[in-house]
Amino acid sequence: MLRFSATRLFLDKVQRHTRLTEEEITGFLSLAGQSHSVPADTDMVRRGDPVSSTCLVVEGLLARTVDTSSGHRQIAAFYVPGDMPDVHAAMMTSATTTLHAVSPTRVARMQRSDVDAVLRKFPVLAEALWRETIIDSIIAMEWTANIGQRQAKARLAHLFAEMAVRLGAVTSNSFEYRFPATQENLAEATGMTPVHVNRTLQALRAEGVLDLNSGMAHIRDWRRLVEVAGFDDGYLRYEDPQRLLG
Amino acid sequence: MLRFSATRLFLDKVQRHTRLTEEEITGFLSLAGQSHSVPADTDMVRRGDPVSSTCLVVEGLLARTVDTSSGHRQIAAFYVPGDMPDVHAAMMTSATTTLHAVSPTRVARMQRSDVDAVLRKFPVLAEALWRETIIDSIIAMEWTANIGQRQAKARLAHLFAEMAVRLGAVTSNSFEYRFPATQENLAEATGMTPVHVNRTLQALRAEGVLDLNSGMAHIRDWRRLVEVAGFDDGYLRYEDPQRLLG
DNA sequence: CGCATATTTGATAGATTTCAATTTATGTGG
DNA sequence: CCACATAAATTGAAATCTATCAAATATGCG
Repeated sequence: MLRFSATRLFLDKVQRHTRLTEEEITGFLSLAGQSHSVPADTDMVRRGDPVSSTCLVVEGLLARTVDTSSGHRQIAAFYVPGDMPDVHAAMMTSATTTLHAVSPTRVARMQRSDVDAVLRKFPVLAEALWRETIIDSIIAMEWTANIGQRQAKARLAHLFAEMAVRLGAVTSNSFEYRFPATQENLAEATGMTPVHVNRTLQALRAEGVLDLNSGMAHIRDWRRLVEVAGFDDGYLRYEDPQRLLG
Repeated sequence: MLRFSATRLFLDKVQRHTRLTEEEITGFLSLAGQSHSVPADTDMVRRGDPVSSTCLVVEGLLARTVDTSSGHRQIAAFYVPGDMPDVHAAMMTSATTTLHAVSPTRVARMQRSDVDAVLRKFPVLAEALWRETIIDSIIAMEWTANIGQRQAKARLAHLFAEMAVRLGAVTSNSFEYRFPATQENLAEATGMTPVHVNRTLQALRAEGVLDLNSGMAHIRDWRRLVEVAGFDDGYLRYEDPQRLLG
């Protein structure tokens, strides 16, 4: 049933940008197969690997990583329950980037052959997944801006703000959400040093903005967080369900 | 005829990942309308604007920009002749990000209503454009890694290497290509200061790696450039034309 | 020729990294 | 439930890289 609720999360998100019929929803629900667990700190797929399935995150935290020839690693995206981390796989035969399990993670696999069949039958589902990749890419560009233009404190703050919104955790000015990333992971995601992440996090905690502890992000003052981050959630909001193909 | 050759460039690129029939190619060719010129240093579309058309770059240089609340601007992608800078517009009703003409640019517009009709008629074209957005997003993630992990010299070098490959300009160890960006633009694209771009460019020139002059990038030593940049063109290569839908 | 834009330079301040060590958590087997 | 092993978080001091500010040259264009 956890697998089911993750699928529901995904469909709710999708329906913010794409209008679906009951039939299409049922078609999509038929795809999510057995849920499968991936140990922490392992690559689920590596760039270049042939892929014959895609998946949906049920629990845990995945990261899309890009390795640099000098041995450094950049996290280019995080994926949380209800995300399809690898919609690319629906259209590409080999993995475009590496997917890494940051914490113990459960994913529901979807066979590409099944996906193809459903997309052929319901072209609007293809349209929906296409929009998901577009949104994923907009988020990636926002990350580029975050890393390129903001300095340490704002950069970290922005990441926490984005995750809060994507998880639908923003309920009041003070709240918390599960975010099982280590400070080293945050460093890889923000292009900072673990040491500097540590110090910056301490500053944010001292200022009563936020706090990260044993996998839990505690947002102590959302308004201040938004301000420190220079955060504008516009790039995450889609409230106009379309239907162009099919 | 220039408009035509840009469309050809695009189709050649597309056919590296998606197999198209003559009929589909003809269908796509019918889309590119009147070519239209955009003055240098103007926003062609701004984030949030309603969009009813997409376009193909015929000549010049476009940038996708993300503005930060503190007034800074990040260039998240460059688009050159033969690119569709805004495939997003085929699926989204309002502009997902701002498109800015870096130099005087000519684009061929394509009406969304026409695009929709052609995509409905030839689903494989939708598949092709979908792949284009995927590749765009992979490039964006590579930029994230570039900005997050590399230091100034490698960062600039990587940008020049990418543009060289995307333009198909790499013919031997020494070559040149048109790249009408100012040092300030490079700064916005790499998350550096214009002053630091200037100094880094001087270093690259002094080392006989490359040189940028009046809109021309002169690559003096490609092998060294690749080495300095830590450049691996894997994320730009697609040599296995697919056809899954339609 | 002369304005406007782009590039270049110098000197200084500041942010972030680096390196190495220490402390604190976390998990596991006995 | 403690003891140990391992991973994660924390600290300090110094080295680097990059930003900042302000001014001087170039360069292109009408």
